[in-house]
This record gives sequence, structure tokens and C-alpha cells, in this order.
Amino acid sequence: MSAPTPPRPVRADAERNVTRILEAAKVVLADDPTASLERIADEAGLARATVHRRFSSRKALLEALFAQLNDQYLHALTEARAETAPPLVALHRVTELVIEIKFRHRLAVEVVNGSGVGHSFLSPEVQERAKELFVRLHEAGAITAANPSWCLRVYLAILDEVHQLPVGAPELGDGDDLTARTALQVSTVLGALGHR
Amino acid sequence: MSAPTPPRPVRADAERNVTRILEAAKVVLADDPTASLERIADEAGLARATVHRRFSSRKALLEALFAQLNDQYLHALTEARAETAPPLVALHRVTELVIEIKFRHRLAVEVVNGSGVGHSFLSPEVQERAKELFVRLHEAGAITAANPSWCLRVYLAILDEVHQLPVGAPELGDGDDLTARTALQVSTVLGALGHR
DNA sequence: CACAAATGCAACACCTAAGTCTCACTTATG
DNA sequence: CATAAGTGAGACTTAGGTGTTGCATTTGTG
Repeated sequence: MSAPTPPRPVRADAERNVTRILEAAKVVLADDPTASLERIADEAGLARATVHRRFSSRKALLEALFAQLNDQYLHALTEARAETAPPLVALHRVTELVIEIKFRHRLAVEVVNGSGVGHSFLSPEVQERAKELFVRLHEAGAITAANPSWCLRVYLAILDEVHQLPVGAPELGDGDDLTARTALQVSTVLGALGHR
Repeated sequence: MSAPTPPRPVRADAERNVTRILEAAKVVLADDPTASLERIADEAGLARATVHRRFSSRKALLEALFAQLNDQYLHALTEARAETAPPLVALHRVTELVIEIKFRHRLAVEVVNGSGVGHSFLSPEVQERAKELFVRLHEAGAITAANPSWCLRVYLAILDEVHQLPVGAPELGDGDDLTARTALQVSTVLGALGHR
């Protein structure tokens, strides 16, 4: 019934500003999870009104941010062949990718509104695929912990600590930073979950 | 010069309300770290004005809360003879006490203002005495991790996860809850830090 | 008991942030 | 280049929280 509204494509600079705002939000919210939209707008070099034009509300902005992060995690799981490669190999690969993502996407964990139960922002799909990896690790005898939910929680908790380690920390040795963090994360998690 | 103001002692009910407010704050802030003073006052069964009378500002209330928590940690370290008992024994004792404290004192980790670096609210004294215990664990050959700061961070990160486990969780077996959590915390931490 | 202390209640001023709107302007794109 | 989309700047409303005050009332304590 409705006249076929000529699909005017979104203008390129508007699309560009969306990503600018998201980038700025990552930086600012990492420093202060309760930062105002004005601070984010300043960081993006835009007016506050423009932020409201691209994102209907603060909530919408945060959701877009988490959706983006989730997509990257999903991509990492696929990239690392989490469900087909030998589980220890997959764990290494995923860990390296995830640490990279966390470095760029320095989102404060507790950006959520009220009930800030850690890491609950992970999509069900990401959680399922991650848990599957821990099941395979258990079956392969790499860990003794049998509950994948528990494994994931421990993994993420340690991941935060590894992420927050300063660059020159003694735990990281003197080699490549990413390699060192990955090794520390993997060995710490395997130990925590009952390496044998 | 000043006349010796007759030291009128604080009235008993006022003192009682101070503890009521602190208790209410624990409950409410655990649910939402940004909860208003009005919610805390309601939980305490008092008027909001009374909260302001006992604590000059929101900041002062939070500081009192953290000070209380710190005192309890300090007491736990002493109670467990953290610096004199065999390190593994001390670790068990401290862990059991700390889990008890965390259960009562269910303060959300990130109540702090802006830069919510996890657990930075621990007083220097608590941190030092805790680190000392990890140094002793390393010297005794119980762990391979040598950096006490790293050990403490991992310990606290895992502590949060153990604390958040629901009561009937499979990891906890079917015995006494406190005993099971303590065992899980200790074994997980020792594994993470390079048990041998 | 008498008095001072403490509270409840309600009003107040103040602040910050979110979200909306207008209007003059710039800029992308057919 | 002509037009529509997008932006910046600013004013404005709304909402919620903090901190303060006055006053009547309750409650503890010497």
C-alpha cells in the first residue's frame, strides 16, 4: 500500500561518524564507564547532538558497542577453528586473537547498567562455542575441570588480569608482548582448571 | 583558649543507625553500585536526611564501608597467622575467613568512582601482608610464580568467581559450602600460580 | 522527670546528564 | 550545480541525585 520510498542510501560521512563515535566511546568508557555522551562526542570531535542523531539513546550506543565486540569474538572463534582443531591448539589461537581484540576494544567490563554481573554481555552463541572448547579440552585430558561454565568464568577472570598487566611486567619475559601474554594466559588457565 | 566543651557522648541510637546504614549500603550497593542514598535509606528504614547526618557525603559513606572491609581483612590475616604459620596452612585459613567476610560484606567490586581498577581499594597494609604470604609460598616451593603482585591479582580474580558461584554448584560437591569454596579457591589458585 | 539529642518530613537550591528542537551552515552526491 | 542530507551551536525540558535547612515530634539519658 505504501509508496515505495526511494531508498536513499545513508550518506558516507554519516556512516563514518558512526564508527568515529564507537571508537571514541571505547576510549572514553575504558577510562570511565560512566562517562557522559558529551565526553564521547568531544573525543570523536563531534557535537553532542550528532551522537544523539546516530544513536537514539545512550543505551543504543552501548548495545552497538557490545554487538561489535561480540562479532569480533565470534570471528576469532571461527578463525581459530575452535571446534575442529586440536583443543590445545585452538585454545592458543583463540587466546591470541582475543587478547588482540581486548587490546583494541578496551571496553571496561562493567559498563552495564545496574546488575553488573561480570561478562554477562557475551552472546549465547559466543558462550556456547567457548564452552564447547572447554568440553573438548576436558575430553582430551588437558584439564580436569568438567563444568564448561566454570571454565569459561575462570578463563575470563584471568583474561582481565593478563590484559591489565603493564607492558614491561616480569611475567611477560622479554619477547613479543602478544606472544608472552598468550602463553601466560594459557598456562595460568590450564593450571587453574587442573592441568595434568 | 576554648572552653573545654563537655564531652557529650554520642547517643546510643545514633551509633546504632550508623551500623544500620552501613549494613543497608552493603545490601543495596551489591545489587546496584550506583544506587542512590534514598534507596540505602529505605533499606535501613531511615529518612534520607538521617543518612546525611551520619555521613557528611556519599563519598564519606563509601569510605567508611571500605574501611570496615579493610579492617576485617586485616583481622583475618592476623587470625590466620599469615606470617608465621606454614604458608599452605595460612593460605587455607585466610581463604576461609576471607570467603566468610565476602559473603557478609557483599560489596560490589566496582563501587569506586571513575577509574575502577579492580580491587585497588585494598589498603597498602593488607596488600603487603597478603603479598608476603605469596612470597613465603614461593620460597616453600608451593608455587612457581615469583611476583607477589601478580599472585595477589590472580587470587582476587578467582576469589570473585568462587564467590559468585551459586550455592548448589557442581564444583562445590555436596559437603559444607564454606569448606568446599575454600578448597576450590585454594586448589584453583595454586594451579594457576604453578603448583608442583 | 526534664532536657538535649536525634529523627521524620518536607521543602529547598544546586548540579549533571539525557534527550529534543530549531536554525544557519556545510558537505556529499546525483 | 542544485538539492537534500548532515552537522554545529545553542536553548530548552525533563529527570534524578546530592546536600541543606527548618520545624514538629520522638526518644535516649543524666
